[in-house]
Amino acid sequence: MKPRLPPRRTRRDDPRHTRARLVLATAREIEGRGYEGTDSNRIARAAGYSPGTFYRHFNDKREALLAAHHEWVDAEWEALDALVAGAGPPTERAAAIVDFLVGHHRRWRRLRASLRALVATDAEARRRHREMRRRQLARMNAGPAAPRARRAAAALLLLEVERIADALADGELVALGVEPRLARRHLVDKVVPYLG
Amino acid sequence: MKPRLPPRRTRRDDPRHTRARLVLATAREIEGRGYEGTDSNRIARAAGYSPGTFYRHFNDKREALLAAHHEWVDAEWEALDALVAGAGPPTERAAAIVDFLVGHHRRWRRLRASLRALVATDAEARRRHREMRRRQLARMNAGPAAPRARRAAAALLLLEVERIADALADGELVALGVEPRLARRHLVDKVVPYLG
Amino acid sequence: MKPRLPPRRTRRDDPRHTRARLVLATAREIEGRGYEGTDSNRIARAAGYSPGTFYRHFNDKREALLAAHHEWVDAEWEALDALVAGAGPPTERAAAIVDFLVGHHRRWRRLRASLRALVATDAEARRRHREMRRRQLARMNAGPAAPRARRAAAALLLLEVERIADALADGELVALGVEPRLARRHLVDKVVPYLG
Amino acid sequence: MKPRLPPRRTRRDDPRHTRARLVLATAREIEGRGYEGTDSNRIARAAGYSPGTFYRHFNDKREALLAAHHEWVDAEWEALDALVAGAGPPTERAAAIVDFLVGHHRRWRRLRASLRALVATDAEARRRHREMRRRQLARMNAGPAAPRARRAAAALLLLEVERIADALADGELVALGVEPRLARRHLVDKVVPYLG
DNA sequence: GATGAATGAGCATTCATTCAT
DNA sequence: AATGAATGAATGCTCATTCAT
Repeated sequence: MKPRLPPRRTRRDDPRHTRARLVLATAREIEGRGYEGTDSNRIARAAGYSPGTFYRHFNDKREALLAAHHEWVDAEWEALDALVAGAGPPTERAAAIVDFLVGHHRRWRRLRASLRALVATDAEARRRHREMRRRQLARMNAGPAAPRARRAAAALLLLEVERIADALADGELVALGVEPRLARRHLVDKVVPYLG
Repeated sequence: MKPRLPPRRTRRDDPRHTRARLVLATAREIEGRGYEGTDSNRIARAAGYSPGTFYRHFNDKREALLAAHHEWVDAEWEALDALVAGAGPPTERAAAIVDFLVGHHRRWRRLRASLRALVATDAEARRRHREMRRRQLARMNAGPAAPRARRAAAALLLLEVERIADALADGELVALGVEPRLARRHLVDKVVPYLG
Repeated sequence: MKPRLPPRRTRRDDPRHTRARLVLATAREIEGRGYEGTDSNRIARAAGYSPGTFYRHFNDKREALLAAHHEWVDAEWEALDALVAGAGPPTERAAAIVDFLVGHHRRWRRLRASLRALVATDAEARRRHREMRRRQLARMNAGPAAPRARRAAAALLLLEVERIADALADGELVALGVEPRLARRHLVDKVVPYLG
Repeated sequence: MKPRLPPRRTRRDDPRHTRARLVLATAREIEGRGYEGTDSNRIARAAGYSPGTFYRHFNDKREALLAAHHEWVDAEWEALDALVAGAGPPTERAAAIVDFLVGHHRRWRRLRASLRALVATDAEARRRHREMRRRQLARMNAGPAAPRARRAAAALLLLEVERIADALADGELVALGVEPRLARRHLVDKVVPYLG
């Protein structure tokens, strides 16, 4: 999900490059026009390919969204790992984490919303989404097996922080008269204990 | 220009009944098949009308979703008001509120997901959604003008509780190994202070 | 989102052939049933294609009518050029021209009427129609720049001849008790001077 | 077709008023949006009635167009009669006639175009249109039975003048670089002999 | 005579997907 | 691996027309 385009396509290209370009174009198109607002032909063209190529790399449009979201989550958690492991006092690291999260969610809010809508309707998408959640949780609970209650708390934290970050990213909170500063502090306060 | 068959049913009906039936059918159809999974003709038929009738009452499909969601929210908050004002100790009322919320969200999760996806893409839907949020918040802050911080806390609570209720309703938390009992208690603990 | 049946016929064809077939089918269908009397699906099928193919070649139905009319005019003026440049005394050539015109207008009167109705309502159609008129006039005034008065006379002649040819083609004049022979002679007399 | 609205409708109205209002509204709506661009409900509303009333006065939409056109022609020929019978030298009367014609055609060009398109497709419309033409011709040939050749000349004149008036009204001639002054003189020269 | 809610066949247009090249 | 013309089922929406009131 890095916004940098892969090097220009040459005649015979590495299929992995092709796929990477398609995934990136999928993310951008969906972010720009919504999942139902784009079509697979347009995505393929945006990536510099023809419609047929899209279906050589994905079985259907849904799979492309799933792949794009997958990459997005990977990028997010790689960045989070770095921030968690960074230097500095927990409060500062927590603030950095929160700011990164809100920014990342702001940049890709339509992609996220599309994914959630798909998850609500599509069983396979739900399955893969939950798998992804489990990986996130495992990351949060790294180290010796966490007790059940701590796992539950981590899951709840994950959902809450994500929700508030989305609301900040969307401008939903501002529209409700909540100062972003307050919401941000609220998030930081939730994150700090997890950096112990 | 071409002759049409005579309509089968031309009972002069109260338009408000018609609209109400269409709104209900919209909610049900979207819940059952998703917003992109149904079509306006199907909704009209499900309500007992013909396709044209749908468009006498809504300018487009989106407007029907908005109306259905609007009604859903109204129903929810009417129920909540009753539960908040009910008898019994706060903990019991909080538990009743949480149980109602989770049940209500479970019953209409696809409708909610469809609305959120629309809100993410459609400016008019976003406008109306925020208006609705403001009304919710006003309800939560009834009484003497609440200080800014309290208003912020109410907004954050609203989002968090809604998110966890959704996750419980979806089975998302169970899939993550979180016992519903724990999540429920978490919600109740959040709600109790607001019943003071 | 829903699986589709495999297409029956996916021969990689020269798009220009496809377009040419669609244009021809458009002209025929409109001639046979009127512009409002046909639909794009029917035109596509008549040309041997499926509905989607129509929209790969035209942005909308209107564009197809415009294209069909354009071709019709081109064919007419190519034939006229040949008749003008033909051998024989002017009177004979004028007669041939008139007979061709009346026949051509008779064969395509509904296409012409549809075009005129569109031109009356649609700005873009009007623009293209006038462009076409300018080309016709340029053809009539080939050679050294014609003086203003001669250009005006040519334009008026064009309109008059076309109108009478239409009226003959439609049977409008016969219905008014005018002998076709007289109308034909009238036209020939108008055309002869232009063959000098 | 006089642009003055009949007096405001009272509760129980003279059906002839109702019909007159509907006819006028039909003419205006078609002139404003084209025959295919309006619908009968809109016409009825524009006249101040409900959809059902429209069908109490016309069997179908086509009939309303026919009626509107009929009135338009009647108004035109009443005015022409007055101008023909007016005082002053023929040249002045001819000029007045031409100016009136062009103005009248300019004001109602879309109505005229719609009628022509209908006539091209619809047999009944064609029948009524020809009947109207016959009446026009009879008016032009009033007095002792005109010889065949004179009748033919009158018919051809009618068509030509009408066509040029339309072209002037549409701006078609200006778009072709023909000065309106020249076209006007051309028309006047054609009309003068008929005022003998 | 007037109303207007309801009708439903019809239509323009879309787009996920295929496959011969 | 890539192409891109073609597919065709699907769908949002229209509008001439009806008839119970």
